[in-house]
Amino acid sequence: MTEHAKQSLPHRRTRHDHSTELAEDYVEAIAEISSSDRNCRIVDLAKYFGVSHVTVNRMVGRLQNEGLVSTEPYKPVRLTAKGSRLANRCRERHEIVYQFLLAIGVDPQAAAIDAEGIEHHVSPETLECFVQQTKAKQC
Amino acid sequence: MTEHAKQSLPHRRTRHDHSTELAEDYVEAIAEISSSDRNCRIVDLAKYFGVSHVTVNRMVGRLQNEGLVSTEPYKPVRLTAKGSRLANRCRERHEIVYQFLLAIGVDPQAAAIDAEGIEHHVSPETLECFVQQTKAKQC
DNA sequence: ATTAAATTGTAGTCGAGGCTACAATTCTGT
DNA sequence: ACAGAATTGTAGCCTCGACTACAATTTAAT
Ligand SMILES: [Mn+2]
Ligand SMILES: [Mn+2]
Ligand SMILES: [Mn+2]
Ligand SMILES: [Mn+2]
Repeated sequence: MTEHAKQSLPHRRTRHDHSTELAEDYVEAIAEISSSDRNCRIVDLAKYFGVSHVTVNRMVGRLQNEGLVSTEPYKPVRLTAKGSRLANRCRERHEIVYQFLLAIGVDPQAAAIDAEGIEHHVSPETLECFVQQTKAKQC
Repeated sequence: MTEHAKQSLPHRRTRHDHSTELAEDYVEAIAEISSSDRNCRIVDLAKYFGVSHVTVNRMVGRLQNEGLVSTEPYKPVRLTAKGSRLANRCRERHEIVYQFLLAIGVDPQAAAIDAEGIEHHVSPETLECFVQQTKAKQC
C-alpha cells in the first residue's frame, strides 16, 4: 500500500464497483427474464438494457468465461449455479435499496432509476442500515 | 424514443451518470486541493485519485476542452467560473449524501467510501429526501 | 552554475463497452 | 418446401480510462 492509498481508497473502490457492475446487472436481468419468459435470448437482453445485440453477445461471452452463464451458438442464455447465486444476491440487494428509497419518500419512478446505479456502491454495512431504516419506517 | 425505452431507462440513466462522473470528481478535487494548497498540480490529482500522472494529464486536457478548467504547460490547474460552479454543486451533493449516511448509522469510513460512488446516481428528488431525513434524525 | 530531483508532456499499448454493416443460422407462415 | 422474418454471429470501428517507458521542462540543492 502506498503512502496515499488512504486518501485515494474511496475512488479506487468506486472504480472496482464499476468493474463488476455489468456482470451483476446481467445475471440479475437473465434471472428475471428467465423466470417470466422461460427463455432468455440475446435480443431480450438488448431490449432490457437498451444496447445493441452485438454488445450483449460479447458480454455474454465474457460471462461464460467467468463461469456465470452457459450458452451455445443460437441457443438461449442460462445461468450457471454460480451465476444464479450471484443473481440472487444482487436481486436482494437491489430490492433493499429500492424499498429503502420508497420508505424515505422517493417516488417509485425516481427510486427505480436511482436504485439501478446506487445498488453497486452500497457496502454490506450500509445495506444493513438501509434494512433497519426501512423496518423503522414501516412501524 | 424506441418502444422499450421505458424498460431500459434506468440503465441508460446509469450509463449517463457514469459518463459525467469523472468530470464531477475532478472539479471537486481541484477545488478542494486549491483551497488548502493554493496550487493544484497534476501530481496532486494523481495521488488524490490513485492513478498515474498520465491519466490525469489527459483528463485535464478534456476538462479544458469542456471549459471547466484552464491550464498552461507545466503550470498549475485552475477552475474556470463554470468549473467552480460545478464543483460547488458537486461538493454540496457529496456532503449531503455523506451526512445522510452518517445520520442513518453508517460508520464514517464506510460512509466516505460509499458516498464517493453513490453521489453520482442521486437525483434531485432523492437528494431532497436525504436532506429531510438527515434533518429529522438530528432533532 | 551545474547537477540532481521532481514535475509535466508524449508515444504507444491495452481492455471495456459502445456502435454499424453484413453474414449465417434458425424460426415461421403459406 | 421454401421464402421471408427474426435472431445470432462476425468484422471492424470508435471513445474512454487505465498503464509503461521515455523525453522535456522546471525546481531545488550543492
Ligand atoms: Mn440491478
Ligand atoms: Mn444496476
Ligand atoms: Mn465520486
Ligand atoms: Mn456508479
